[in-house]
Amino acid sequence: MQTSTLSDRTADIVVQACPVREVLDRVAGKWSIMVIIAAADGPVRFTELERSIDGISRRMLTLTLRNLERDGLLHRTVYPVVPPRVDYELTPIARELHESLLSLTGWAQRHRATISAARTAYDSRRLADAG
Amino acid sequence: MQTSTLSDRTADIVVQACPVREVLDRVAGKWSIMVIIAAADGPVRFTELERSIDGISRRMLTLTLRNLERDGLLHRTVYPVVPPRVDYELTPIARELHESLLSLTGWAQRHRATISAARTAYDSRRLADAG
DNA sequence: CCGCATCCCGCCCGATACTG
DNA sequence: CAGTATCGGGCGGGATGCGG
Repeated sequence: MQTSTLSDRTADIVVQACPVREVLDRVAGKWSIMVIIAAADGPVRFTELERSIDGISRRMLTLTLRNLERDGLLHRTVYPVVPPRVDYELTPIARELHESLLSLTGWAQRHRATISAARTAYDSRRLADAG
Repeated sequence: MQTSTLSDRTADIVVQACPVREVLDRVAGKWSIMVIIAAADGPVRFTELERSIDGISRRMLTLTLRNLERDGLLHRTVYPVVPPRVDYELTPIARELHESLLSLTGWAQRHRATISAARTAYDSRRLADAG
């Protein structure tokens, strides 16, 4: 087990840093946002998350879930049955976050093409300057 | 100069990945969001950014500015004077992003204490289980 | 089905020194 | 003032294997 959790350096060391980053770092991991989105529609099981989030490893899913649970964004329910059944549900505070994320994803989808084009244009410019 | 820019692995390699992450990764760097917020009130000079963003190094400020410019989020203006004067301004698309970020920062500030408490509670629980 | 432990690589980013 | 070049550490995260 890694001794440090995802991105807690800033929050733990620089106490008087911008509170925005302090909290955003908790969600800045590669998979956190995807998990929150995937769990937004209701309780989901571990395997469901694993299948719905493309490319995530079992290890990273576990770590991400633990961190989100630790921050009070996910509620974990274990059913004492065989085979084991565990499901995860967004807490009210996480549902609020999901609303904010919708604003971001909307922006992302609206400007996806524009940004991509800007990158291409910038790169060919740089290439022209060099050549 | 590093050959690769901030967080372009996902976008460049896994093309058919979630468009949300593809774009969010462009803003997921440690300093990108801070720069966007710091530049939101109007054109700012390099040194102004350097002073207003606590803890940022000259190198990282430069890299972050270049990447944001590359993605069409910042407009860079160079004035041919001595001493050199350069300022940076959010593009319309970045101003939209800033609006979305306000939603996020609002959430962060509202739930800062709650999240911190949740962490502490979770950690002392884990500690009790171990001891 | 759900999860933890270990190994290891690659990139982010900080420190430092140098330029027009 | 506004950058650029180089070096190196540290951590995120992927691959793999084991346990309840």
